Amino acid sequence: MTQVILSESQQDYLKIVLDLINEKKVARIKEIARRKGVSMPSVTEAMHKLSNDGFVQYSVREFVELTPAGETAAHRLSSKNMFLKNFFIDVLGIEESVAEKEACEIEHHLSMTTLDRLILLYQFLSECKKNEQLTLTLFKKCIQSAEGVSEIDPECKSCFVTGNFPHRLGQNTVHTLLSKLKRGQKGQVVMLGPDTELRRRIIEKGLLPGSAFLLEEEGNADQQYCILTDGCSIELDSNAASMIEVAVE
Amino acid sequence: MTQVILSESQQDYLKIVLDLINEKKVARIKEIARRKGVSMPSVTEAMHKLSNDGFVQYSVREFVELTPAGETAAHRLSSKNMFLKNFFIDVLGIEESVAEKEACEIEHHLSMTTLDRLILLYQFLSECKKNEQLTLTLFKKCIQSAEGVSEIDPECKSCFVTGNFPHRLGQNTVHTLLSKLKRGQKGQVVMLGPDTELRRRIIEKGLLPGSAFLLEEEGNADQQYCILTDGCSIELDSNAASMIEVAVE
DNA sequence: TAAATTAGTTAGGCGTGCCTAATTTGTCAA
DNA sequence: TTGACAAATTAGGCACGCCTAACTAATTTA
Repeated sequence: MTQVILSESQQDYLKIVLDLINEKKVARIKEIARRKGVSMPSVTEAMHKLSNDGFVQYSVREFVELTPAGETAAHRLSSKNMFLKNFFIDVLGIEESVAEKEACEIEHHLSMTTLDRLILLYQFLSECKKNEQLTLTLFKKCIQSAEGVSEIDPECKSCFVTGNFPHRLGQNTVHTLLSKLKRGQKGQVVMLGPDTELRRRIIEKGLLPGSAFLLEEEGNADQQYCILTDGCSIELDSNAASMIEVAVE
Repeated sequence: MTQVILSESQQDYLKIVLDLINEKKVARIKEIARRKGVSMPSVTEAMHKLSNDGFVQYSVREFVELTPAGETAAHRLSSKNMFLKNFFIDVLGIEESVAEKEACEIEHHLSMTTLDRLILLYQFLSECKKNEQLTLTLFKKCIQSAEGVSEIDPECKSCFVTGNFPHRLGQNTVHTLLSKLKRGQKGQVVMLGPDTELRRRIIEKGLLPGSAFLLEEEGNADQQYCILTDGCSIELDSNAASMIEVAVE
């Protein structure tokens, strides 16, 4: 048999079947439908296809079982999912239910290489002795400062506007704040400041670390800053502008 | 007009149109088709739809242009893509062409929250003063050791099998190697060792940090270890088994 | 044991996103 | 000014993944 490629939906079915078998010993059409949020006929149809392709064992009106091939595929997906979820929770500090959902959407698209590197990063952040196991703890604090959960550490606050970010302009660049630029200057975003709400508003507009831009219009307390990036005009107020570290040549 | 949700494919079209306009001033059907890897009729059809939904301005046989809504959507996607690509390259050390491809597949599925946290992580790893800017450099070295590019640092090597990983078993756990367990013992994978080839073989089997398992069969130089995880039997040779750190109660 | 309930199936349909083949439009060169 | 060619379109079709409505099979339960 030639290599059959499973669609995302099919992979989801396999994962659900595996989960059900592990949890309840058997996988029923109805329960699969419920978990996947589809109608029963959709499940029947999908099971027939998966059965044809050799991933499940299924005859009409019987329980669904996984073939070895199906088990392998399901398990692979499942463990990817679990790891990603843990990464989101342990490293990125994302809330469990959100992490679960995100992991599920992304798992299909992660290559081996990237997964492997994420695992390395996870292990590194949690363990590296040379780093004195500070890293993850520090990063957690950094998130908390940023979220305003704990008092913002003054050191953390300033940390967003200093340093030597690996941006991609020429060598002879100066780092400054967007709010300090003059009309017509070009630059590249290096960092976004710690205020989460403000930062997310900026991110939402598509201005991220690495974005190249041109300052079209200086602003001030009353006037919006207007910048052109990637063929797109963006307006920012001065609070936002003074929270964006940029590199200019 | 009610909130129109763009499909992945439609988002890709918008991004391509934006890129083309930025690069070549105009977006032609033919070039869009080439970049997206689809036929011209598919593009025509898609442009009509996007035009109906108000994201592009398009009349038959004319250049494609973006409406403000289209520009916003395209730009958002584009900047997400750029950031992800940078993250993959700068942090995970993934090769540019691969990073590009991966970023493109994942960008559609990243929520604001996760994107924001990844940006924080990126900034943190690159900048945090408290961490003495060591982190990213150290991680890069860790990757290189793991890949066998440079000599494996003995300290890095041992770092994979020590420490206090945030696994999810009870409190009273002991860390050891999978190869040291007896048949019937249960545990949870904590870390995978530094040898990249071996590690990837393990990952491929779906055994990742966090996986809970039961040792079904002890192995040795001649005999495979056989472990059950997530309802799935996995065989490992003793090299692999002695590269897996586990937590047991 | 017959009626009622529930699980599962079949049949038919729909939107999306793609395709090929055939046709139309526009442009440039002989 | 008229072919020749390239670009774009129209027409018709296909696979996928989902749906509802109507039916059948199996199991309760009165």
